[in-house]
Amino acid sequence: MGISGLLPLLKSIHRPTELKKYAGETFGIDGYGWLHRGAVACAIELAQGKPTRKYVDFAMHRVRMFKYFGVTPYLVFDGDFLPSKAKTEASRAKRREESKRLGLELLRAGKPSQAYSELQKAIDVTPEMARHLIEELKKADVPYVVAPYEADAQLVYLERQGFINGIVSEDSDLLVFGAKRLLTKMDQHGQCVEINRRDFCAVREISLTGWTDNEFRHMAIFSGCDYLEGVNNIGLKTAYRLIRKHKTPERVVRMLRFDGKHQVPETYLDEFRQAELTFLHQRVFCPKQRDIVLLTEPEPSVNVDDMPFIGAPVETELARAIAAGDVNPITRERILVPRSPGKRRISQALAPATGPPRSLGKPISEYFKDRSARRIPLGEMDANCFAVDSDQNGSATSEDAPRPIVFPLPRPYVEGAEEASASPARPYTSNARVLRRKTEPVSKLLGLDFVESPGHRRRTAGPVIQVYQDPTSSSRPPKKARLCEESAVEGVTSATPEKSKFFSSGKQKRPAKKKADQLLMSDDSIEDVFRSLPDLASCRPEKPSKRTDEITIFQDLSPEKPRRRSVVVNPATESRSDRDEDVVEVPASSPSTNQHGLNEQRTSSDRSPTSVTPLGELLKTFSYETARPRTRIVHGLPTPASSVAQQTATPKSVVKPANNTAQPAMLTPLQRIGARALRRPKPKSTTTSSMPTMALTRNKPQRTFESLPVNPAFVPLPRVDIDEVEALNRPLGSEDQLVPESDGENEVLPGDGGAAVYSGGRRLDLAQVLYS
DNA sequence: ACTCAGTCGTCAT
DNA sequence: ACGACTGAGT
Repeated sequence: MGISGLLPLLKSIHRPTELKKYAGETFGIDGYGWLHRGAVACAIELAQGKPTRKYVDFAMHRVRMFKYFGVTPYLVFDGDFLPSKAKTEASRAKRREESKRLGLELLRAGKPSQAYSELQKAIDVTPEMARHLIEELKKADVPYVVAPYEADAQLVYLERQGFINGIVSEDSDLLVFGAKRLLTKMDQHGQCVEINRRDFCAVREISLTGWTDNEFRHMAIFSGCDYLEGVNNIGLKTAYRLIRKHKTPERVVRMLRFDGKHQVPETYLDEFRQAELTFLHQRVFCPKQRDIVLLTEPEPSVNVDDMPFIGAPVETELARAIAAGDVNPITRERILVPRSPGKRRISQALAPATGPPRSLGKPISEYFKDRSARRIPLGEMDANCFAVDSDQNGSATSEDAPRPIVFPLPRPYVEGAEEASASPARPYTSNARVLRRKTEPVSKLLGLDFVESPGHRRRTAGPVIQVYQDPTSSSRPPKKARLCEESAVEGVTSATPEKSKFFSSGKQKRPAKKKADQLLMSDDSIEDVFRSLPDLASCRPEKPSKRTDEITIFQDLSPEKPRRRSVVVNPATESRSDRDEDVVEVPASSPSTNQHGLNEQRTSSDRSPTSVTPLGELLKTFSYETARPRTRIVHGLPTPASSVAQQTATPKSVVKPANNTAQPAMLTPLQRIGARALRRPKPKSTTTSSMPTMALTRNKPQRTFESLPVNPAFVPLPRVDIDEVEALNRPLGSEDQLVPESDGENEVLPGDGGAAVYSGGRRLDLAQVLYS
């Protein structure tokens, strides 16, 4: 479920785009989402327990699409349920059971269509199904990983560490976890919408300018999230106002209780904290370290043992086996793969259901031997490695020699497998799992006896797979099925409308802007604004101040600068979004490398880079001001991610410059606007003072930046809202036009309607062209 | 204004 | 089921 209403709330920063534009990059994908979609296609078979694997075909089709566009998919599968979600999952499992029963009855009654619709609700994607897909992924050399717990946290970790450049998902929770680049509403043709964290400051519905990840997260949790039900009648907007006004969750709750209204459970604050910690520190698997780590390292003062809700630790060897897809992350039983997953699987599937697993394939140990030799750990591979297509999408190329390639795996367990302690461990059903949390020795996990898993876990579906003993079945949540929606799909035409919407809103937004202003003013935010102003100014030169008008209106320090920045980076490469990131992202994300990179950039580019620097400063400032050191710090430190983008970008550019032709400096239109807004000193009411400040700030940033624990995620600069708002609103129409140079060039049709069109409009055009 | 509950269209076969 | 969208309710 994510955060209901969050995506619509961010609608103003939805950038229509297409997969093609991300050629050369690696995107993390929610594997269960794809599997679920594919499973819908064979809901009846799955419900009947027939051995179908259409869901694999469906997912592989998408994998091929990504490769076709030059984008490397990195599939991430969900692992075990967090203790906090066990209940939810149990109820879902129950519902699925019910739907399945009903669906089968309808089927028997000769009402296929109704049965189908009912059975769709009964779809349960199992680890075994994931395993089938994984077999194909291995063949196609597609990177993947099974998270110890939630894929969302795993995806964000991978993005932060640079294993992936962005995430493809429909889940708004990713933004709460701290995702920087999210592609949603991906359709079959690769059309999608990009939501970039950096654009947050441009959100029209509410002013997130200057908001840190912490505040954003608090807002999301208050409105209700997967880990905690929301309060009374508090939705996102209300939560936004509350946070803006009272700053801390504690004060918000105090206020809520103070004036009756919503009643807040006694335990609410504790639960709130737990939810927050879950978003922050959930366990994930690091492909590089090949071990379990926390999404964000907590401060030393925090005791991980006091946070059972983030999931129990997982022993290294077990974690590796789970990550490779060899062990069911829930039951922790080894998943046996029959044999060639190829297309012929059907036949085999049928037969073997009962048969002894061994007959199907080699002993597991065999597999291990092979693989260990040939496989390279994902973490160590270069993202580009995958770029090459598997060529055989057919996937099933060598069926005869089905040896599954597995990721680097230690084979310890295999040998070590003793008798499994099956009895004790297994009994977790949904609820039980909580108990299981304690890590068990690996040896136990590996049960020797093969049992088939007819479906237990999710009996619903499943093709039969042999698994080592598995007494109990736990059911897994239907992971979000989201992945591809069709919204924009229709092709150009349909897309156009959206876009138009987007823009129109922008243009028309004026009224909105007013609103925004009011909001801003109302709060104490003003103070912040003042402080932040300077920074902002320095930060953004990026946009060239094109419009004469604008210029008059706003003073740009370095008007033209913006572009050059891109040059510095590398124009060619930047074409896509990367460059944007590069410029802006600077912040903390990348750990080691980043800092260096940052410094360099600054020196070299100077002001243009400034944009970067400033951010850092801003962040710092921000953190100080805002205070609540604790959380903030936490975030800041850990976030490494962005660096990747930068790094990758450069190389890429080199490699294939031509590809994107040119998008010179490419900030997203939104970003440009935002930047510009920031930059401008606002004469208006508040900020006369701002101007001066700005100057000051510039210098500071650098040094501070490094030392500070910046909060990476939110790069948005804090800024004066008013200006920003205005800029955003007003300009949209005109501004975009302004941007023109870069856009026009980059984007497809300069001449064409494009000129008049906003950036968004252009995009659409592009899309059309491409597709057509 | 905002939240929330209900409807619709999607998805695939 | 899922989100998007609508309309009712405060």
